[in-house]
Amino acid sequence: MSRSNPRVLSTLERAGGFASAQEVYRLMQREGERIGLTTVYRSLQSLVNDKIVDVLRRDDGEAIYRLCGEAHHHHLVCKSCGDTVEIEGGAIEKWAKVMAEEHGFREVGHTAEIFGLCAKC
Amino acid sequence: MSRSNPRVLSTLERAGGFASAQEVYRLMQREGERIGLTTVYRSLQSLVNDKIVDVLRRDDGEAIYRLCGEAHHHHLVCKSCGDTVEIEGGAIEKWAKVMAEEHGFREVGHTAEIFGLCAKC
DNA sequence: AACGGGAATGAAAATCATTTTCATTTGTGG
DNA sequence: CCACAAATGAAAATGATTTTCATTCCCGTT
Repeated sequence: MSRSNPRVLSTLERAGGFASAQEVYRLMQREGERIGLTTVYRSLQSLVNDKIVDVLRRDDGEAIYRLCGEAHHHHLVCKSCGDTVEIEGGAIEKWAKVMAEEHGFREVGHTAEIFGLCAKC
Repeated sequence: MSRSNPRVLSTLERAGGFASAQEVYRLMQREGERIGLTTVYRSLQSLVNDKIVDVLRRDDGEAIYRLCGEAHHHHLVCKSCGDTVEIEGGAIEKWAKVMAEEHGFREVGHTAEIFGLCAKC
């Protein structure tokens, strides 16, 4: 079993704590790192195993990774121009926790995105 | 744009309301239906557009479809066994509306899912 | 019944993320 | 310096999903 390449983790951190394997890879390429896609995948898997990062799924099925415990935020996305605003989601955290408890769920995480038309569009 | 093939919906119902496109296809084949995989995908997509079925993701990223009971709800999904509970999201509706207004967004929609380990797992 | 046009169909090819294979490189202890 | 295990990555394999495109089906009109 391979161990995680530290540069992958540091790139994920720099990405704002939310990126797919492909995105991490592209980011590293753009920054001149010499690394293979395979290693990126392996490192992310290993980080997930070690519970250092969480894995979620985008609507299109692509896996996205983010640092565990990192203060996470949500997104307000314009469906026309793609402009994105990071928003705070205290209400969601509470809602998720309550709902989970109510149904006996443990180790809960959540996703939440709002989309619409921004002021410009 | 194509409309849904009714046999796809009836097969999904018979499947217990929880199946991937591939599974629906295999099921129909096994039952002697003459249908193409493409049509299964197209029908399911169309059913999702019409909000007649919901689409979720398995841990491996495969999309699973099932009949949608109510109007608008959210999901509490077990990441181990895939068990799903439909939950009410009044708090989310309000949150989404407030956040959108705050940033000048119009025509907003949202997605929100909670995932964790259910009581059994 | 023959015709025409648009919708529906599906086989095959294309796409895309992810995994596997396998040969090569690297690092470390002896 | 050597041997050997771990790490790496290019390329091929996999598997779901989408696209392409030629064919078939349906339906109203002549």
